[in-house]
Amino acid sequence: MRQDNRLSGALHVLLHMAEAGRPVTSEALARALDTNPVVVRRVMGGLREQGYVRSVKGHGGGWTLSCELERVTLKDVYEALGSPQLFAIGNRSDNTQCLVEEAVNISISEALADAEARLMARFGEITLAALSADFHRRLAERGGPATLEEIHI
Amino acid sequence: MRQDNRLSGALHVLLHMAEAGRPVTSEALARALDTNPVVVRRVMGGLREQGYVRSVKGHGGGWTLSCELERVTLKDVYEALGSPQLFAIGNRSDNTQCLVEEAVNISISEALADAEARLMARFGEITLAALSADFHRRLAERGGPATLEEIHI
DNA sequence: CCGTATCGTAATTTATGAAGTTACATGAGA
DNA sequence: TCTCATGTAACTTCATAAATTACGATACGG
Repeated sequence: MRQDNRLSGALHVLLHMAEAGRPVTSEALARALDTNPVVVRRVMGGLREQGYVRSVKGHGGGWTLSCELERVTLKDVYEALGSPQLFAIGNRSDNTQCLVEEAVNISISEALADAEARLMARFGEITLAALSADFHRRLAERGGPATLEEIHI
Repeated sequence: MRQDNRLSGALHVLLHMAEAGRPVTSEALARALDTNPVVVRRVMGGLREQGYVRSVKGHGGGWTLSCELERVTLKDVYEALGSPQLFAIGNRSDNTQCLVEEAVNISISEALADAEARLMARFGEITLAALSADFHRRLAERGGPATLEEIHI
């Protein structure tokens, strides 16, 4: 089953924007993600609605962060994307009069809901600042200072 | 994203077989699932390989359980199906030289792995016997004795 | 004001994999 | 031998994220 990569892409973009410190165009972000500017704009739309980023048209325009990295978690980003479907498995049908299926559905649904709650709790604990710090840690370990080229901006 | 319903379907079929107490044809099982006999055979293939069910061709043939309901968990069934992809979300790319993406990927992957472990633990605790008991509880609550028609066999 | 850079978005195409379907071979009982 | 079943390959359908195309709107620089 094909995967939904929007969360991964959005986080990647947000961290790149944090490094840039100035407006970054969809074009440049798309290059970092190896994708298309339209895909970037689509993904960023939800983040803009939640006030996490701003976009400016025209010369010198592009995307800038408008939030504090400490205050935004992976859960916030996930929800800004519209809380995409999390699981690739699910119940065969949800309105059933078959009691066997009812028993099966409930047990699967409860287990999935539990796993989802756990995942959201984890996502809620990870801030963009933590991700950024992790990135800088890796950068330091690998040696050498960051250049704009190194982070593809 | 479209869902994978094989686990739900397999469990449904197994419980119906447990009620029947005699070989049930793919045709009959497909009717209970409102699907196609070929789909049933495909799903059941993995269960047969693990020895949870047997199939017999020809007159009076069909599928029968060959395991004790107490000894088989949802996890066993899930794994017999080939451990289908669990999450609909994932990392954009797994081989990256971008440290930003690396940091993002690891944090998402760890959270997903944690949720998956939790889900598998839950699945490992639920036996087919428990599902069957739950079904019979619902049947009793709804009143009236079970007939073969009621459970679509 | 004009030209260009940039976002906004609708419409279309592509890609993927489960589900559904068709077709036919194989095997087992009556 | 005939019919009932499974076994399986091949093909079609379906849903949806991603990718692409196209065009409109806006903002800055000259």
